Amino acid sequence: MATIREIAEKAKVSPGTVSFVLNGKGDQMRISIKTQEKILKIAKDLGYLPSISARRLRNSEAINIPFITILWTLDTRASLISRFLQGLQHKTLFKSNQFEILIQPYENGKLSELESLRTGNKYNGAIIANASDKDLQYLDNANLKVPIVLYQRHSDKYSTVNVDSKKTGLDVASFLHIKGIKKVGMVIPNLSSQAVARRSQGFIEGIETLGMDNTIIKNGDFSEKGGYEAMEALIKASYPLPEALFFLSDPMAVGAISACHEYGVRIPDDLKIIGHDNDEQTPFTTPALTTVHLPVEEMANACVKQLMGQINQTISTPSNERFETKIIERKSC
Amino acid sequence: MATIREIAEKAKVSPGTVSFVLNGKGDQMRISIKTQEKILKIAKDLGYLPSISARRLRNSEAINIPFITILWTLDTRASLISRFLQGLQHKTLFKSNQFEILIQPYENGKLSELESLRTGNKYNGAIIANASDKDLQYLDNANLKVPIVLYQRHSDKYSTVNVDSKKTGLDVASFLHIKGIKKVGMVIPNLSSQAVARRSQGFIEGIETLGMDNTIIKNGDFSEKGGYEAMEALIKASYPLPEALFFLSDPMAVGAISACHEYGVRIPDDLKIIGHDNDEQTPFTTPALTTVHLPVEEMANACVKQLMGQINQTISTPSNERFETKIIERKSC
DNA sequence: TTGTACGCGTTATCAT
DNA sequence: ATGATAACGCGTACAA
Repeated sequence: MATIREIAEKAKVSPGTVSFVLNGKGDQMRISIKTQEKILKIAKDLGYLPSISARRLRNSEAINIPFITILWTLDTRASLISRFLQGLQHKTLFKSNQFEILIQPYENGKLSELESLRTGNKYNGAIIANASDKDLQYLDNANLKVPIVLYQRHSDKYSTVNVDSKKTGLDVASFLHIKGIKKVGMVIPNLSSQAVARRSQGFIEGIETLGMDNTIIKNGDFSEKGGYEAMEALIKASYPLPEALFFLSDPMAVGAISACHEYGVRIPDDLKIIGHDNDEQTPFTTPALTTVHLPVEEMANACVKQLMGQINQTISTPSNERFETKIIERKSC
Repeated sequence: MATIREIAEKAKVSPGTVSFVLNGKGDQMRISIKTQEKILKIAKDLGYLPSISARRLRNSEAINIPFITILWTLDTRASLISRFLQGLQHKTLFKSNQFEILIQPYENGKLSELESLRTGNKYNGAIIANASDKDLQYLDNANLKVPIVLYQRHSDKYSTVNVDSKKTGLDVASFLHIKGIKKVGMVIPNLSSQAVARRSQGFIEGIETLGMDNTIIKNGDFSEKGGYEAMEALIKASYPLPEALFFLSDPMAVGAISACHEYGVRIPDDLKIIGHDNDEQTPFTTPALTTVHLPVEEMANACVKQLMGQINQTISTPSNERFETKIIERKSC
C-alpha cells in the first residue's frame, strides 16, 4: 500500500534515498545511520510492499517476457496439474525462458468472476484447464482481452487442444467387444465436464451399436476413494457384476482394484477393469491396469505453443488441435 | 519488444490512439477504420506485446498484491508440487486473493543462476522447494533481495518449514524393532537431498542402536519404476531378502509391491514394506501400504504464512517451523 | 543526500 | 468526425 514517496514524505527525505536504503545500498550511498533507521522503521510501520510491476517496468533493460497463466479449478484432479507442468518441463520450453508461468485458481463455474480475463492486466494469455459447461457458456459470450486456449474442451470461438473423447468411448466399447465381452459397465465421476460427457456418450453409443449390455454407475468422486466406494457398492448389490468395468479416471480404477482384492473379486477373471489417463502408477497395480493413454504432456506443450503463437500474433485464427488417445493393454483387461 | 509509442510513431498517430485501437475501443473513440487497420497491422508486424507490468502499474487502483514464487527443480517428484498446491487450496489461502502464485523452475544445483533472487524484480518472496546441497551452500553465502522460505531443509540463516527427518528414520527403525524384526533394509533414491540423507542417517543409527541387521540399496530413481527395479534386483540376487524394507518414497514402494507380486514374494508374510510420504494412492495398494505421513499440505500452508509474514514485515527473524511425521500402519508392515 | 527523468500503457481533457 | 496532449502509477539511477 505504502509507496516509496509516502515513506520519503514521512521521513522528510527524498524518494531516492528511501529506495537506496530499502535496497541495502544505504551505506554505499553514505546515508547516515540515523536516516536509515528512520526509513526502515517507517517502512515497517507502513507495511511497505515494493511494487514488482514498477520494478519490472523500470529494470527491464531485459525483454518483455509474456506471462502465461494456467487457470485451474480447485476441484481439478491433482495429478492433472502435475502432469501438465511436467509436460512443460520437456522440450526445453521452460528452460528457454520464453514466458513465465502464473497459477490462477478459480472456482468451478465462476470463471466469469475473473476480472483479469477482461482487463488483461495480469497476464498475456491463459490456458483454461477444466472449464465447466457454465464456464464455457460464459466464454462463448464474453469479450476477453487476452488470448486463451482451452484444454480438453471444444469450442468454435477459441483455440483448443483436445482429444476426440467420443471416439475414445467408442474405442473402449469396441476393445471390449473384440474380447467377446457382453455385459459391461461404466463408472462416471459426478462432475460437469465436456470431456467426461463425450467419453460416456461414445461408450454408450458403442455399446448399443455392438449389442452389449450396459450398466452405468455415477459416483461423486474421481479419486481412488470414489472408485473404491463405487466398486464396493456394486459388489454388495444383489445383482451380479458385469464382465468388465470402464472407469473414467485411473485413480478410480486403482480404488476399484483395491476393493476387488478386499472382497475377493479376481481381476481379470471375475471382472475386467479398464481405466483412463495412463497415470504414472498404472503399470504398477496388481494386476497392471489396462487404461487409455491421454497425452497430457504433449497437450500441455501444444497449449503453450498455441498460446504463444496468439500472443506473438503469428497465429490469429482459432484452431482445434486434436491428439490421439490410445488403449494401453496390460493385465487387468 | 515494441511499445505503443513505437507503433504510434510508425503510424504517425499518438500513443493514446494506439492504445484505444489495440484495446478494441477504436470505434467507441471514433478512430477511423483506416487508422485502426494501419495500427493493427503495424502492431502485428512488430509483434507487439503489451507490458503487463505497465498495465498493472497504471490500473492498480486496486491494492498491490504480493507475488509469491515457488522455486522447484525440474527433477522434483511430480506428486510433491501437486500436493503442495493442494495444500494451498485449503484454508482459503488461495481464495482470499492475498497473493499471486508464480511457478519458477530451475535446474538442480543452479539456483545461483537465478538473477531474480538477487534483483527482486520478479516476486516479493520465494518458497524454495528442493534445494540441493550445492544450492544451500550458495544460499548460505548469498545476499538476496527477497525473503525466502526453505521447504524440507534446515538453515540457520533462513526461515524453514521442515520435519525432523532424522527422527523419522529413528521412528521407523523403532517401529520395525517393536515388531520383532531383525533383518531390515532401506532403499534410497540416488539424489542429493538433505531430507533423504537425514532420514537415512536416522534409520541407520536406529538400526545399529537396536542391534538389527541392515542392507542399504541405492537406486537412481524415486519413482515407481525405480522401486520396481530395485526390488527386482534384490529378489534376483542370491542372498535372502531381509524381513522388512523401508522405501524412502511411496512411489518406490508401490513399484516394489508390484515387483513382489510379479515374483511371488508375499507381503507382508515374506517381506514387509514401509513407504514414506503417505501419498493419496497408498491406502489402495494391495496390501495397503504402511507409510510415514509427511504433512505436505500443512507445510505448504506454513511456507506461505511464513513468507507472507516476512513480506509484510511482521516477521523479521528467521524461524524453523517443525512438523511431525507419523507412521500410518496399514497392511504391508 | 536531492531532484528528476525514465519505463509503458491508460484515460481524462482538450483541439481541430 | 478524428485525434492529440499530458498526467499518472511507482521504483530506479544518474547528475548535481
